[in-house]
Amino acid sequence: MEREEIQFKKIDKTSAPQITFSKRRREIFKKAKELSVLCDADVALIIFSSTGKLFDFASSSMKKILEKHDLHKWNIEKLEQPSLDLQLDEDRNCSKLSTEVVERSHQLRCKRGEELQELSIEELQKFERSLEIELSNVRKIKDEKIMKEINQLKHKGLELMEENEHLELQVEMSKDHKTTVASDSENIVEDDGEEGQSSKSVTNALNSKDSDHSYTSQAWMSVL
Amino acid sequence: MEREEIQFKKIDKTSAPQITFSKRRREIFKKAKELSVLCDADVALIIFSSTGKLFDFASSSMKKILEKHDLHKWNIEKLEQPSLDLQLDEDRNCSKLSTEVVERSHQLRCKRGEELQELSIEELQKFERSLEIELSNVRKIKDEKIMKEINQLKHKGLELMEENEHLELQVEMSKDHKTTVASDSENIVEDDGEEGQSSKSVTNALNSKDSDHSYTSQAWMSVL
DNA sequence: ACCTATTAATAATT
DNA sequence: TAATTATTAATAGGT
Repeated sequence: MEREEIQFKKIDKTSAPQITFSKRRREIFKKAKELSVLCDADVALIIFSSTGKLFDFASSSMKKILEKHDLHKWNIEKLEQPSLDLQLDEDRNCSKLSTEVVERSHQLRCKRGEELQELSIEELQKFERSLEIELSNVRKIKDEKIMKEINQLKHKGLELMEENEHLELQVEMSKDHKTTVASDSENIVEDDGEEGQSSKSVTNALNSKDSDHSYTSQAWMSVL
Repeated sequence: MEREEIQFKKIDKTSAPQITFSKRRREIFKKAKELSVLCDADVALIIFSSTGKLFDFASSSMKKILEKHDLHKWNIEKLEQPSLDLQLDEDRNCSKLSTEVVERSHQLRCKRGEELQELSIEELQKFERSLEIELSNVRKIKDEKIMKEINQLKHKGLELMEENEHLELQVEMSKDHKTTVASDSENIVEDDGEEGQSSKSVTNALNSKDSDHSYTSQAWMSVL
């Protein structure tokens, strides 16, 4: 950039490119260090030469910085995603993000899969074992969640049944005593109002669950 | 670094530190871009300001560069490792490195495990399924390796048996014809020399395998 | 944001 | 690989 405003292209092969590279490389590393010290910034710099040689610098721990970077990028994706599908409800969005989590780790595993052929039989056995453990862990968490949901449904089902009994009673009562005293009917109406509200929310909760979880409705059927 | 060789410490709070930071930041990004274009280098630069704001640049794909960096570092570890435990033989070293591969991916999985509780039941089911697939993949590769090793052992076993028969014959012959003609004994010695070498290498291969692979010796026993 | 005096960075050359 | 140099870029501090 100095002495001659180099012609916008990669340096000429005749004029020792690797010298320019090492000089510039040294300088940029110096700058990176200066920036990190002077401005208390966390800096990571990774350079691969055209020949594939690696040079890197990290003001603190490279691993930490890269993890932090990953996290930031991940969060940015998370924040930008919703704006792209505004038409979808929160539940769907949330589910989509979770899918991303799964797919992301799946990619990690695929990448690792290439290493699989390199492993010895013992290592494969260890790996198999740890996968079994992880699998059982996933299943455990899944089962817990399913049981929790089933219990919630059971509970709400019972609430609904009580509600129905109550309502049926009231219907019968209102049929039998169409001309009862005002104080009695007032009390009944008050009760009805309170319970009616809770039954409404319960019903909504059930609908939203059922539409999304087919297995849930099966569990629901078998339970009730 | 110019105008005043700043006093070796982080910039004074009184003199607008963020201005210096943004100026320097811009310049270092410029330098990074220049380096990547001029010298055809692959450059990644990550900067976190003291306030935690992220700035980054990558001459190609950040993901790719970071992966390449990981790989390089990983290889360097691989190359530097042996110097630390010279007393161990190659096989053990190799096994240790493979263990690292497995443990590394295990860490990835553990980190991901924290996310597990956040997943919906559907996501957990997907995850379970992909783990099952991976597990079966690992088992398949393991089984292939085991079968391969067993076949090799079988083959080498047969070679050894032939070798033994051959040697026994020769022993009997040398016992029976202690005073035979020179030409005959020369031919026999030549044969012995060639075969003896191969039998030696075969034996070594077997020993090294057996010491490390307990299951292998079991397979070996059942096969022969 | 801009200006400027000063110093650092750089390409070419030796 | 290292040193020199003419030139330009980068920079801190002030406006």
